[in-house]
Amino acid sequence: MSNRHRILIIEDEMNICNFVSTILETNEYQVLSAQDGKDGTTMVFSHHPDLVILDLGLPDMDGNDLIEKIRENSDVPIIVLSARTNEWDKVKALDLGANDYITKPFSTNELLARVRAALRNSRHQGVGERMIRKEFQVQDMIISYEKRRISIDGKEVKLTQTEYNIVELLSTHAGRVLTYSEIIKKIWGYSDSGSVKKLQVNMANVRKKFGEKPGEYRYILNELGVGYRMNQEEK
Amino acid sequence: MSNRHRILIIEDEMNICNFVSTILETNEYQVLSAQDGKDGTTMVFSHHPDLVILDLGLPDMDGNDLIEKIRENSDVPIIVLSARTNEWDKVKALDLGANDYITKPFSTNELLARVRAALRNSRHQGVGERMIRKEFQVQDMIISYEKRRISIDGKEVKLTQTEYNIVELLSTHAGRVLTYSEIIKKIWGYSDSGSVKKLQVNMANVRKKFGEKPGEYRYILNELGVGYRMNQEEK
DNA sequence: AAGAATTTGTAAAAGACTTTTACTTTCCGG
DNA sequence: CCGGAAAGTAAAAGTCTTTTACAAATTCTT
Repeated sequence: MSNRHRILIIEDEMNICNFVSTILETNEYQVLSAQDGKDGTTMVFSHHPDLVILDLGLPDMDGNDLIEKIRENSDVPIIVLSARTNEWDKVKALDLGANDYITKPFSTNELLARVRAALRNSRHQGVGERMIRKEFQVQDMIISYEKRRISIDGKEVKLTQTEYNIVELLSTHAGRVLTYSEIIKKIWGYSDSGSVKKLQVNMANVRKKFGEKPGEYRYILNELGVGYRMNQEEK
Repeated sequence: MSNRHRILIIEDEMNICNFVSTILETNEYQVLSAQDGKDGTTMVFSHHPDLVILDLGLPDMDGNDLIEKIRENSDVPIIVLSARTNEWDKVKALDLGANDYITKPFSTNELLARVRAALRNSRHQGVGERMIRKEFQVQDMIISYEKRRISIDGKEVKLTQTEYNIVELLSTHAGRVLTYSEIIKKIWGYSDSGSVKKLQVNMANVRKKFGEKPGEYRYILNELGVGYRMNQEEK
């Protein structure tokens, strides 16, 4: 099967690299790997993978510099692997152009879910002819982009313009986290850190209208210190 | 001078036709004329004038049918001449695609102002490459389309989004009247007659912010029963 | 594991904008 | 000049946005 997705892993620790490779190969992905940043960059451009999984803690190069280097010439989706618990690193990687991140240690399901999300999103945002879907669906929620309406279990949920805009934005990147500053920039057109509060209040209002009780959010999930993510699991 | 504007007058009453012709020729326009609707339509397509001045009360054809016929194949600006005091006719003509109207009797200055406005607007909306201006200026008011800001006498006037949208819309068609339904459709996306009230209230608020006193409106003028017009006279 | 610090959640107040209402003023034909 | 229709406008009512103040959850520290 030659139309399998090609995934490049840039990771110096061999046991993690092997772990990831095994999972991906078992799931019909074609896997390439590089052990340092220099080789990794070269392979991105010589092998044009469909997805890059990148460890931020490489010995020879700073992970963020590597992302910038790749982004200068490629839109390939990048998932960042981060051992560090420090949120700031994740946020920076995402704002530099990474598409998602996974914190070590991670589960098989988590890895596969992220990979699927990254590949799906990149298909829908092909350069030039951006594929536009009419609807988004997760669990019992349906978003009609044409009507700008959202229904849960067939019953319409009445959102304000701002609320709808936020939910639509997250849904068009379902499965991947969007940083606070990304969201704020797209919703309000500028980005000051004070706006995070507005976003959180809107989030709370949306969740209440979605009929969700505190502690059991099914649609929009928070990533501490980073941002929000629209769930795409059917569960 | 061959780049003079060519204006076609479709008018059955010879004294009006001659009156208009004389005024226009004196002002360096090239004038063509037709005495009935049939000839008029033919000439629109055979002589491709830059502007059509059309009497609504022709003997052989209903004026509105004539507008529709012209609009099927041409975007030439049309100024309607109407003896009738009935506003409904003007509104219908405008909604069918006429660009402006003049009520008989009219003054030389009024005719020339309308002609200039119609020709100017059509230049800025050339098919395909719509020419976009960065600023609009009339008297001491300046609208910056990039900044979405309006200043009068150098002092910024703070408008709400809706208010700004209305003023911008009128300014991009300065000198010509826009019907209530045209404005409402563009501002609120739908058109129900009840919205005229909302528009009027917004108008009142804008005018107050512009520092205009009742009865001396310099920027936005009302046309009874028809709509609003952004003034373009420097006076 | 308990407590401190940070981050997120949320109710409610405050503020801004929109829409409706009710009334006044202006316009225009007779 | 009068009367009806249309436009103007102040203010009330309603909705949405933003801020505030505090509660709850999460993570870090010890």
